[in-house]
Amino acid sequence: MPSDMPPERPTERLPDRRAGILQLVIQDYIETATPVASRHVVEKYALPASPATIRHEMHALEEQGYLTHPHTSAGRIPSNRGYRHFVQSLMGHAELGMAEQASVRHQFFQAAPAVDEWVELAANVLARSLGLLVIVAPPHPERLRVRQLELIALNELLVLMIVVVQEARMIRQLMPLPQPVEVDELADLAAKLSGDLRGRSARDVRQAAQHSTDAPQHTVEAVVLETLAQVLERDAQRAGIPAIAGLGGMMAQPEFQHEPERSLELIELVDQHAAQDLIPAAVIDDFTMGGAMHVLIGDDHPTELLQECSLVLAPYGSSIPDPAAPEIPGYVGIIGPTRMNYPRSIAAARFYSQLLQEMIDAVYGVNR
Amino acid sequence: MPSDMPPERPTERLPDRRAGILQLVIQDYIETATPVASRHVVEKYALPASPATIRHEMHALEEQGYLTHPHTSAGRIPSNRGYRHFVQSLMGHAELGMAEQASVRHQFFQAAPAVDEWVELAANVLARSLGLLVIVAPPHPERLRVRQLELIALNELLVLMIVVVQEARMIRQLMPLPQPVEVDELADLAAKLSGDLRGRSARDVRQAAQHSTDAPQHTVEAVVLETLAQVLERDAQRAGIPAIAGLGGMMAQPEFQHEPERSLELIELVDQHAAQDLIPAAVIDDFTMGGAMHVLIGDDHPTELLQECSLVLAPYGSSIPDPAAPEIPGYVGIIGPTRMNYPRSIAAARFYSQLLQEMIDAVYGVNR
DNA sequence: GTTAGCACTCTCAGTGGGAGAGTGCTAACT
DNA sequence: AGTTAGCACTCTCCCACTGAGAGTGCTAAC
Repeated sequence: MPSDMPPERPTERLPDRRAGILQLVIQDYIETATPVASRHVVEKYALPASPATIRHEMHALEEQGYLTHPHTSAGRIPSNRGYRHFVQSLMGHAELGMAEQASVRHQFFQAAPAVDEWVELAANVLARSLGLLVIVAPPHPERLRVRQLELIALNELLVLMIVVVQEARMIRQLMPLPQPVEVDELADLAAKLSGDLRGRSARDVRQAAQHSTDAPQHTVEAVVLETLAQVLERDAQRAGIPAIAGLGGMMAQPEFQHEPERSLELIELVDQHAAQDLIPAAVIDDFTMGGAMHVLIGDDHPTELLQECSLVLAPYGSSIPDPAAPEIPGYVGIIGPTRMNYPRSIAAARFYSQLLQEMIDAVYGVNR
Repeated sequence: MPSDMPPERPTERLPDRRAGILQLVIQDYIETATPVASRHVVEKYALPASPATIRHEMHALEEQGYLTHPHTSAGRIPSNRGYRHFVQSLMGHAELGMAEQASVRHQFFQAAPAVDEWVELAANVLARSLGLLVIVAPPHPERLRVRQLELIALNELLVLMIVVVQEARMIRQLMPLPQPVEVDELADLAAKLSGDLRGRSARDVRQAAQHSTDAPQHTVEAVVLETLAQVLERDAQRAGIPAIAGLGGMMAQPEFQHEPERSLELIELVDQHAAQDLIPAAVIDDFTMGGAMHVLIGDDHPTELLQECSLVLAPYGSSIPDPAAPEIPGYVGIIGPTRMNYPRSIAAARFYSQLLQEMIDAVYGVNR
């Protein structure tokens, strides 16, 4: 019932004791996943006050919107607002332990020096260590521009198109032809297009296709241009495909134990690699503008299914940006129940994103 | 209770009517996932007999081990034996519809011409069309042999190792050194090892490392050899990593609705890409020996979790084998509840495995 | 060999009650 | 004014119970 909630006044200042109790309640709930009772918190943390007093404070915290309880005779649960306050003001700054940092670094040096490998590795290791869903995306070029085009006839009606792009990638694409073509003719076409299209992106190619081709649709040239444009778009997309791991740990979290439908929805999103539903586009856009780490709590999230989850997101990318080849930053994303361990998750997201950035700079930065 | 089951006599011949009833029961159960009652089958299929008669036959089928029922007053369910008989003798031969075949072919031609892409695509499309778990593995070389070795110093203590192998792949590996090394020294080492190790596999490299190096452990050469061996093994593994898709559809199957623990186990296997637990090693070995399509039903499966599932497996590989470079075949695997649609699954596994083989031969066969 | 009839068994959904857990409130205490 | 004990009240959770419904197995007649 969000309408009952008092408006959030970010300047509002909690008395020290009340803030302390809020912190204890949140920490305890993060740890135990059960509503925390006044008596429980007094005994566990040996507070110098009686349950009744704590109850009083909890009541006040509830009126201010930091806590709720699921039903009359249950303990308190943090509200989204409570979590937000915890993250912003209460929890302090944490780092991963040195031993863990060293062990993770070691694993990265064991891996093959390719961004895709690192991304995969980061997702797996992080998911295992947190027991949450982890999504790691590589930084990738915003658009690809043609450097060279080759057309190799496999037989009369089947051509292998090879596109070398300026962003240091090579794309191969199998392409059926609308009509048989001579080998020479094909080579000429490739040479011509290679010259015409150097430095052009998918959009340019589309425009060229519409303008230059007189005979519409089915000429060989039209088919080649259309395929080329498609391929450029697709490969720019593909370069940014994120790794997702940790579904097992996530589904083992108590909040999913008794909610088969919600579980199933989430499984389907992951099964379909639907990163666009898991990570809000607005945040990615913000990263591209130079934004920093994000923490989205509860109903901040646009995907309904994830409105009872939180998302910790840390961007990274090559630290030596090339203005001629704009890049969409990569990110380390951690999705968990709103009850997730924020200090640890935030520290981990920060550490892994920095590590990925270091790795990229160390290995790819050298070649520049 | 497998001990109560009569021994399987494969020569046993079912009377026609009884076999027909078995077929109807199995088809109906595959369709509805609810135990099928005598009355139900009579009405639905307009049988020229009364429920009591059918009941009589069902009773006989149960005594022969083809059917069971979950409790006294429930309808009949096929036993594993029943499914096996259905697959072997009752169900006949099915093919995918022409429209579906064409649509799938089209999607494959749209994709980039790389085995990894096809494998990924096959898993996704097939999973979506069946609503089951699909695992597709590419064929891959049994072992990799060194063709050439390069060592590129990134800084004094960090080297990028590049291995070109005879199986037409390139491997890159970042490698920290135990002690600073001059650039020239490194080049000499690379040249020497390149000569010594040409044509050698991971095992050979390991042996070379043990014999040749006098100073144990920490010489640069020892580190390089050890890393090289690791890298060869790892990359041979990685080349065969299968694509897995369809977890969502699988978890939506009714048999998983009320079994959260079993669901969770399966989710974890998939989350960890544990193909070795999903596909029995014995079957893969058999493929390597030239085996054909397999159907494993129920407790045929070595992984306990999957003993209430069935597995349809179709191998494929380049049809032009090269004896100098032995290859582990790829496969199309379909995992579902024992209640899965066998005719369709088997037809699909056959079609996709043949298609993958065609694709590989068409694009890679040309270069030979 | 087939069928109708009927008793029997088992599941499933819904109900009710008792135990337990925690709160909210009030009145007394410091 | 803040803190505390005491107590009534509420809600969940678990368990046992029940009746309806579904299907079978058996028997006796066709």
